[in-house]
This record gives sequence, structure tokens and C-alpha cells, in this order.
Amino acid sequence: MIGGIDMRVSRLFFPSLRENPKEAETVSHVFMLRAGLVRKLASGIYTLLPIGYRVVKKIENIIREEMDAKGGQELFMPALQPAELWLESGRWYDYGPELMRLEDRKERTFALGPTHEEVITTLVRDNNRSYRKLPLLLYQIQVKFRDEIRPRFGVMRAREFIMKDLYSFDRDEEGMNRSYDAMYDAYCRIFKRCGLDYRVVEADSGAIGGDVSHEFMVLADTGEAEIAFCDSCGYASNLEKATDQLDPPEDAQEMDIQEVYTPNIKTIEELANFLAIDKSRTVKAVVYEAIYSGEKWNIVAAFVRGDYDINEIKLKNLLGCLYLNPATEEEVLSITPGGGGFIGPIGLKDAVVVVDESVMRMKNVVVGANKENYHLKNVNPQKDFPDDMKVADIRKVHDGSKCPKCGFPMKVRRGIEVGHIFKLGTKYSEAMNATFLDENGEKKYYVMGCYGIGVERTMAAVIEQLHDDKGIIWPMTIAPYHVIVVSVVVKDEQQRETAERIYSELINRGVEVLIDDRDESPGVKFNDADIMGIPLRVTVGKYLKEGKVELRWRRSGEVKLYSVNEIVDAVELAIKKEIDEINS
RNA sequence: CGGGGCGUAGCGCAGUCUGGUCAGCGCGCCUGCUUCGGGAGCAGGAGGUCGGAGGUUCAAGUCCUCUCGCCCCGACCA
Repeated sequence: MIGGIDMRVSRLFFPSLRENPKEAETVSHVFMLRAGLVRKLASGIYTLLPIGYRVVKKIENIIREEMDAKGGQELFMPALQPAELWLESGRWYDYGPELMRLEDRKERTFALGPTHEEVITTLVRDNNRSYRKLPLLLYQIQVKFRDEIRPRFGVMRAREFIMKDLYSFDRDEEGMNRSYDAMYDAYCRIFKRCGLDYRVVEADSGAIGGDVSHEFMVLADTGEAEIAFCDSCGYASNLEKATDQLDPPEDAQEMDIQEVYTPNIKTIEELANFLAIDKSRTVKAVVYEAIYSGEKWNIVAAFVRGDYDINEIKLKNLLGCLYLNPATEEEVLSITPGGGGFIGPIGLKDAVVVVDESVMRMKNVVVGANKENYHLKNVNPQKDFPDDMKVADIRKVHDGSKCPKCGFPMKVRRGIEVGHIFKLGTKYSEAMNATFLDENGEKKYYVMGCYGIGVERTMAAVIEQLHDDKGIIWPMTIAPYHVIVVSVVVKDEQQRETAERIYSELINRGVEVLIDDRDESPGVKFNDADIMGIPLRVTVGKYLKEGKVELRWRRSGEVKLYSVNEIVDAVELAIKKEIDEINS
């Protein structure tokens, strides 16, 4: 499957490191460096070394198989893209500084593609006219560029990285949904075949656009995203989008507003302590400046129940603004004389007031008085809050929040986003005027979807999940080699010959095998095999006197003795067994 | 971009505060011999314009100024 069938460690380019490199902190980054999978060229830019590249190719091939199985057709698109394409879709400005831009010698402007919606839409628009070819599922596996604000965790968030992208073109929404479901299914199979424990979550679609989207998240503490999920009913969502079940509206007698002196009490924590009440009896205020296109901006005061935080993504989507920044002190003072710490919804000047639904269900709550060192007690949102406020879901759910579907307490965990699928609808086909003719001769916009997988990131995610203190533990399906043959003492002629014989027999059987023929002490060879994560190790050593060699499983440490003429069968069987297990 | 930290041999570090045997240690690398079941021992050896540029000084890894790069924490994404 992967080229290069004869490989001995004495010739293999794998600069392994004994000590942890200073630049790496996460497990996957450390082991990728230490096992000689990658080397950094510059911040967020990596060379894939032979062992690392083998793993990448294996992951790519799994992806290819699953894409092809759903009718996907692979093509290859340029990384260098004329700026006009991006101006046409409107993303030249919307995409922001993350888009790598450059000029050629004639001062024509280009972008290095961070994604390929523009190119593919143009391609299909210019080369297909008919509904007969639909659905069209086109994909590519290639390098993409994003000028990340902060590259980190090695290959996990890089500026140049390999991505698989499939774009679906359908005649209508129903077709798009079918394509989407097929991809959803393919993605589940891909990540399973990579040996990953993952969750599919509902997601915000961000800069790509569209309404419905799912992310494939690998559970790991080093993940950059937070997800909320319910173990009872299966609800799962990116925290950016997650919501929860609210407590029923309170049914208390409404009391009269009362001003209370709260000297220098500025945080919810202090306020709850000072008044000896629960945080959920208070209302938290956060002030932002919302920036829309160009000069357009305003000040927004957002309110949630005291025990929640604001979900800035939800707020941003609600407002429809480009950026949401924390307000400066002057901005806060311009809307409330009390300054930060005493902000309440009543009596604010020139601010858009957004109140979370949770607050509207409360009675007799405590809010800031918009007056230094004072809060208001017994405020009743339904009655007392301003008429022109917006009520919406802008809260961030937390560990233990109630599942919106079944009410069970949810978990909040970190995850690595390895795949993301989107229903795009006609966003790009309309912007770029990509149409086809249906059977009635009517012009229609393509209804599109797009589906991405970060390839190196998937590799890193596997390491995050499958490792021990000795190194990587590759699943058989994506291991750089299935098995490594180690002779303990190379200078022992009998050991050397036996190892070589087993090695060439394994090659003949089509097994991906490595032989460690170096004149190193056994510990060195064992440790290199371990850190590299080869699933099986055949050790030719002290038992050879009895005509036996060992087969050792990297994952469990289990060792079995086989006679020299049984070992090749045993290896073949072990490989097949593990691959079948993962694929089943 | 804001906050924190770091650039001295391939990797990990000491030395910088308090200028003057400070060009050092461990690992790795090369040669030879002896070893060989979880990172072997002995002997010999190669390897650094101390990130870069200015400056202060009799003298600068060491002090000053500027610059470049890298890592970590926050806003973006596969």
C-alpha cells in the first residue's frame, strides 16, 4: 500500500531524541519530535519526515477509500489563487488577515488558498451545465495555508497543513442533505478506522458559512475546543453553540426595588458573599464594543444570570457583527456613571442591551445600580428591564448544565477538532453565479456542502489518545510499519541471519516490516521501537537457542514465544486480527 | 496584537545578577577495543563568530539600545 518495502533502521532517517525538546509541551508534539516524525522549519511550518509521512499517507488513504466509497472523485487544485476569485465571493475582506496574500512580478495579487470553495465553485460553474451530472462530489487532499494568529502544539495548529476537502454540488436541498448524511457516515468510518475516540457535535459554522454544521471532536485535554455532551441521550454540541434547559420561571411575589450600598463590591463572587445569596440570584453584566463593517460600531451591554458566563460567539452571531471586543473603561463610563462593577440594565445610556433568557425567568434579583458602590435588590426583569432590550440565548453552558433535550446533567470536556462538515446551501453558488439547468430548462443555483479533515492534526490526535510514557502506540491501521524485527545482538551470526530470514519472509508476504539491524545495545533498539509506536515487535535473542523468537505487542506489552518457522504466520495473523477489530 | 518566558555545540542545560582561565557540562555524533534482554564501559576525537546589529569599556554570553526568531496564556480554525 505504501511504497518502500525494504527498510532497515540502520538506513532509516529518523532523528529520534532522548530528551524532551523544550519547544514542545503537548504529548503529541513531544512524541512527534522525539520519534522523528516531524521537524519544524519555522513557526507553524513543518517537514514530515519519512516515518511521519508514512502515517500521513495511511490516513490519507483511509480518507480516499471512504470518500470514493461515497462516490467522491479526487482532483487536485492550485494552492495559488488569484485575488479576483476572493473578491468575487466577498471573502477577500471577510476572511481577514488569516488569508496569506502575495503578489507576482507583474503585481497581480494572489492568495495562498486556506480553503477552496472559490476555486471549486468556479470550476463547476464553468464546466457543468446540466442536472444530469448531479450530485457531484469532488475532493482534494492538499496543502492549505492560513496565517494563524498563533500556531501552536506543533502540527496541531499549523500555518501550512494538509487538508482533505470535499465539496458537494446538488440540485436541491434534499440532495444536499443526502450528500451531507453520506459524508457524516464516511467521517464516522474514517475516524473509527484511525482508532480514535471521538464525538460528533453541533457546531457554529464561522467564516465558512451556512446553517447546519457538525464537528468531529477527539476527546483530549489538550484540545482547543470545548464541547458539551449528554451521556444520557447523546446530545453533543460545541460549547460555542451549546445550550441548556432552563429552570422553570420563578413564581415568587414581586417585591419593590430597593437600592443597597455595596461599597467596592465589583464581582459577582463578592456580591453574592456580601449579600449572603447564591450567585444565581444575581445578574452578571459584561460590556463590549461590537464592530460591524468599517466605521460602524456600538456599545453592547450583555446580561446573564450570575452563575453563567457570556457566550461571546452566540452574542456575536446575534448582533451580526464582525468583532466583539471588551469595552474600554471610557466606553463603560459613557454608558453608566457607576463604571465597571455596578452595571445594571436599568438606566443605561446609548447601549444595546442584550439579556439572556435565564434572567427573564427570575424574580427579585440583584443587579448593578449604574451608580458607584450601589446595587439594586428585588428587580423583576419582566417588569423593570427596558422595553427595547433584546432577549436571547447568550449564556455559556458549563459542566453540570442540564441537557436541552433530556435534562440530564451534561459534561463539558475539551476536544480536538479533526473534521468539520457544513451545509453551505447557495452561499457560494449565488455569490459566484454558479448555475445549472434542470430538466425543465430552468436555471438553478447549486446547493452545496463542504467537508474538511485536517490530516496531520488527525495524526496528532491519535497520539494524544494512544500513547504511554514510552511513546506512541499506533493502531495497526495507520502505523508507519506493522512490525519491527529486532535482533538483540547483531554480531551473533545466528541471530542476525534468523532475523534477516524472518524479515525477508515477512516482506514476501506483503507485511510492512522494519528491521533494526543496528549494532546498538538492546535497550536502545527496544526504546526506539517503543517510541516509534510499531504495534508488533519480533525479538530474536536469548530464546533462539531453543529455536524460539518472541512476538511482543506494543500496546499491552504481552509477549508470546513462537518457533522460528511459526513466527511469520503468527505476525500475519496478529496484524489481520487487529485491523479487522478496528474496522468492524 | 496584549500578557509571560526563552535564544550559549545536533538535543537538554550551566555560566549573565556581581564584566577579566567562561567557551563549559550531560546526551548524541566519529574511531578503536570490550560488552550485549530495556537508553553499556574504557580510551581517543570532531563540533559553538554565545540569535543578529550597533554602542559602553583597556576588556562584553555577561552592561546599554535596537532588531530578529521561538515557546506558553488569551481572541480565530481543520
